[in-house]
Amino acid sequence: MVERTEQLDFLFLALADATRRSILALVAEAELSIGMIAQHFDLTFAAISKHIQVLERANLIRKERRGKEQMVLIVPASLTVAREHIARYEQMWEERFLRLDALLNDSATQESPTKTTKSRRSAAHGKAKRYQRPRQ
Amino acid sequence: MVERTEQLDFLFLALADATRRSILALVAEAELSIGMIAQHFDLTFAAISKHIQVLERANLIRKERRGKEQMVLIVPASLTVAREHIARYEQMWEERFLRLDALLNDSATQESPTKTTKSRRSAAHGKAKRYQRPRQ
DNA sequence: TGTTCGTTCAACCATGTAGTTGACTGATAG
DNA sequence: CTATCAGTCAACTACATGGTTGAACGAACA
Repeated sequence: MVERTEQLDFLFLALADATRRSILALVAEAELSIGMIAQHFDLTFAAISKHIQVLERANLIRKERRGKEQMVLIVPASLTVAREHIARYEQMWEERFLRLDALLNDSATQESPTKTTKSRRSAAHGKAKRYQRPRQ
Repeated sequence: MVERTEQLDFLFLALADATRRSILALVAEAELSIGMIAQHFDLTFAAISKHIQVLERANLIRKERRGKEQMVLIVPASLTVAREHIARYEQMWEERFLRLDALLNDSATQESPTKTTKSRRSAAHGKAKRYQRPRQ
C-alpha cells in the first residue's frame, strides 16, 4: 500500500482517456497482442503502442512476449489501488455525515431520534473547525 | 447511470492531480470556502480557483454561496461512479479468471479439484477468440 | 452608494498529451 | 544467416494543462 502520489497521478491519468479505457476493457476480457488490440481502433499502430505505454506506466498492464508478438496482460492490483483510494474519500464523507447526523439527533429535542437518514443533503452547519491537511 | 465517456474523462482527469486530490480530501472532511482551501497550499488563489473548476467540471464538487464567500461541497455520487466503473474492470477480470479456473479444473484429471486458487497467475491459454469491442 | 472582499477572467508561458509519418530495432521463423 | 514482422522511437503538429500576474466582476456590508 505504498501509493506514491506520482503513481496515483499516472494511474488516474491513464484512466482519463476513452481509448485507454476501451483497451483496458479488452484486455480484462482476454489476453491480446498489441497488434490485435490495434485492429479494434481507427488509430495508427504507433498511437496504440503509446496508449499501452501509458497503461504500463500506470502499472495497469504488463507485457509478455509470446512468440513474435507481445501479449498485454491486465494487472488488477492497480485497479484495486485506484478503487480503494476513491473509496477512502467516500468514507471520509460518510463518517463526517454520520458525525453530523449524530450531532443533529443529539441537540434536537429527540423529536425524531435516528430518523435523519441519508436523504438529508447539504447540512448547513458551516462551522467545522477540525480539519487537518491530509497531503494527497 | 449515464456515464458519458466525456464525463468519465473529466472525472478521472480531475483525480489525476495531487493538489486536487488534497482538495477533495479537505472538502470530504469539512465544508470550506475557496479562500480557506487556498490557505493550505503554496499556490496562488487563481490556481486553486482553477483546480476547483476542474473538480466542478468533473461533478466531484459543487459551490454554494454563503455570505460573501463560496463554500465548496463534495458530491459523493461522482466518486461512486468512478469507483464502480473501476470495479467493473475488476469484475471482468475476475469472471474471466473464474471461467479459466473452471476450465482447468475440468480438463485436468481431477487431480486437485477446485484447488487452483487465485495464487495462479498468467494463465497461458493464449487463444481467446470471443472478444467484442466494448467501446468505453 | 460606494467600497471592500472573495473570486474569476484574460493573457501569457512552460510543459505534457494525443496524434501523425517514417525510420529503426530486434526476436523469430525459415 | 537473413528476411520478416511486431513493435518502438524520433520528430513534428495541435491542443490541453498547470502555473503565474494583474485587471475585472459581483455580492454584501457600512
